Amino acid sequence: MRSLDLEEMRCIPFFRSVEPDQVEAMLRGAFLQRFPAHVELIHTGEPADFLHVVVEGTVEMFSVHRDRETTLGVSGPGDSFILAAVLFDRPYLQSARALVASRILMVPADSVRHAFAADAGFARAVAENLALAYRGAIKELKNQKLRSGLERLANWLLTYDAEHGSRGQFDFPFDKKVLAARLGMAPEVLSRSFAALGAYHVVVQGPSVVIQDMAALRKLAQPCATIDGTGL
Amino acid sequence: MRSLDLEEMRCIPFFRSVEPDQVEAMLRGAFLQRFPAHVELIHTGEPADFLHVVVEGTVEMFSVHRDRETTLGVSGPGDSFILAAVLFDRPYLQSARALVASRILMVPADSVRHAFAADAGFARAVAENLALAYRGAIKELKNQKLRSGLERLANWLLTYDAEHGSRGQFDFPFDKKVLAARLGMAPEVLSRSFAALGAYHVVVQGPSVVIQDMAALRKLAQPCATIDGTGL
DNA sequence: GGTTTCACTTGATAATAGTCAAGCGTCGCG
DNA sequence: CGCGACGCTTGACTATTATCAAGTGAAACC
Repeated sequence: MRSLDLEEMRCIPFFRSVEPDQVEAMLRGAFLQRFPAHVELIHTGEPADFLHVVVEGTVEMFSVHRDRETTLGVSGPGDSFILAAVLFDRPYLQSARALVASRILMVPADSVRHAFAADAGFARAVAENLALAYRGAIKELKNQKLRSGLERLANWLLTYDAEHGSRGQFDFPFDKKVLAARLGMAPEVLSRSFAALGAYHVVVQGPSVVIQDMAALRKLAQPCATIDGTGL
Repeated sequence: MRSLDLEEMRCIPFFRSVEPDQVEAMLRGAFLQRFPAHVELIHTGEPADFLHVVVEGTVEMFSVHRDRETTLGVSGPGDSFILAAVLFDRPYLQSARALVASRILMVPADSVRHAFAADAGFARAVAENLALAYRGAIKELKNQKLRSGLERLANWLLTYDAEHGSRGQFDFPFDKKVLAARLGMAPEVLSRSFAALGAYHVVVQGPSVVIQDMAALRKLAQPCATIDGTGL
């Protein structure tokens, strides 16, 4: 890895509150890999050889069973994934693919396990990371089981808007196909859901959305801190 | 707490590989509470004041939103719950109720956080616990999104049978109502699903089940290590 | 410029699951 | 015994979501 990259890696939030020695040790065996869009980074069921951290780009976590596929989450810069599998040397439960061309830091599982055993600060950072991931998964489970597709969409719109300036207006960060998978519905159903949101004064035109009546959408969505809470 | 109980608490798997001092400190402020069946132990959204560990009994984790309720999991002896919320002082994402009369060890959140900060061994045990909980949640999410109700039921039967002697025959450990919630379906649908399993030679009579044709059931269920894997 | 490709939409239909209502059987209790 | 409560089942109906098929429109490519 180039020293310029090394400098960048050291700043990853994940490595904060970790002894410099341990960070160095982990980065020593690590490499920074570029992946083109649509490429599969890891595959469900395989042994966990590397911890992956998204440096740049977007990665979709998904899983396939029989003839069905489902999206389990989307990771962006700073997010690590499959930490749980790497730490305890278990097979991956999820597959990952790059949604756009991405740069991924890959740290050998051994180094991670070694740092976990040697550095209490890192162990605590890992615990915090896992706690957040766990809470995210529980929220996603509640989102799936307690809401209809339309409600999930309404809440996604509100959350995404809130995270991007609350201007009541934005462009989709990825294809609607991907959004449909992310929300756990067929693309056709997403289309119909957008049509249904017309009654709540949500206007979708190509890749752009305008929320004209925030109150109406909020009333439909009924956002809830224990499902949608972000930093929570 | 009585010294007899204290002795029992020290043996909880959760406290293994934790410095005796820290265990003592946590147990000092803790108490052992008995809860009758159906009582709610914790409530979604409330601040996390205590870490709960099931000593005896069964606890259902669930959540309510609008007029819908869903079961997120069932905890038994040795399981702790809401560890993630306690550690980082966040509100509970789930509610918990006792399914049967239960004994619960309640450790003040402060003590847990203190031990986490002071004892690296405990921090690692916590991380392992969280990693398993996270992987469990991901499996549950896949189970929900990738399988139909009938498939979930078929897999539950296979898993439960395997965990209880693989005799192809057992009694339900709780009401079918609860099983329905656990599988994420209405009780009526569970009833119909049992009827549908007749075609696969599964015989349900009152509280007992007999799997007469394991191969047929397995073919329907298509169990999968990355969804159903237990120790995995 | 014309064609192809692909994302998206729309319509028709089917599978899956939830709701409401009625009925059955068991258990506990007066 | 008779009563009621409750867990469970069954039937009829509805809601939600998926699937298949056809069509539109816009960017991409030759």
